[in-house]
Amino acid sequence: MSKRKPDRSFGHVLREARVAKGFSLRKFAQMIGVSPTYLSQVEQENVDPPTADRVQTIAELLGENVDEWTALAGRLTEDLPDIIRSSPTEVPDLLRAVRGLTPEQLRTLTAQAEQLQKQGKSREK
Amino acid sequence: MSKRKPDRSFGHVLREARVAKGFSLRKFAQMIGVSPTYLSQVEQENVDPPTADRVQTIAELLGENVDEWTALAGRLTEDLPDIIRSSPTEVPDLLRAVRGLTPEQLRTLTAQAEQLQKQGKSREK
DNA sequence: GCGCGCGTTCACTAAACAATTAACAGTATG
DNA sequence: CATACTGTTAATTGTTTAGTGAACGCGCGC
Repeated sequence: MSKRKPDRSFGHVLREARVAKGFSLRKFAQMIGVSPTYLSQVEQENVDPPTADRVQTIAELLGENVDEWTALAGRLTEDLPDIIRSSPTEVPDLLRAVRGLTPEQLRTLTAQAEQLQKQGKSREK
Repeated sequence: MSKRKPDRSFGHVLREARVAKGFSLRKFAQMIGVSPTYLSQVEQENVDPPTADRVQTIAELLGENVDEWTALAGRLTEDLPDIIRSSPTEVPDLLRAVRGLTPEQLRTLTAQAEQLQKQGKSREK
């Protein structure tokens, strides 16, 4: 009947990071432009995490990785959907092909993508 | 300098495809589980496109590409967000790295991802 | 000219989402 | 004890989303 581990959930890591930075709930709420009440509820996970753009400002203010925190919040960083839609079938296919790859493998692939960018640049015009 | 066809919009292509298949509005509405009213409005773009899952059943029923139609609807195919969140920083980094690549380059990358999958498979156990 | 199926228009709504206000209890400081 | 913080709770709010139902006008067959 014991409660699950204080999880690596959005609310939990937010409280940890905020306190570690020495911001009071009220002060930090003001910094990010929400009510103290709401921030309290978010940290306790009584409500869903804020919107992607607010998560972004939170992460920035606390010096945390925006993508990581946005994922913790169950959201998608705002620039990604448009990237996907820019090649509506190829990018989804790529994503499904990379499912399950290790972080290292993903970085390898990212490096290869950057190589392709250079090839493209040199060839155009 | 004639006007481009911007009518590669969701509502427009839906109407075309539906009519091409010989389905009446009422009948097709019933097939996908919405009111004729709503389908009419969607096709005329008086309202936003339906949710991703409904777009998926529509595309399937009409024999169209689900990812492509989902993008047309301004939505994201439902399996993608979880793939992204499975490696919360690496996948977004990869996506930003592939922004602007041509479809061919994207397919090359997808093939490389599949190679990496095989390597992973053979090494585990 | 009656019923039938066609697509359309108007008005409305249930639920979800993102957040607020007001009031509260505990702790520490002067 | 007063006041000034801390975080918490309950109730409620405004907005957006994703639709629905009733009624309308049009043309077709009989």
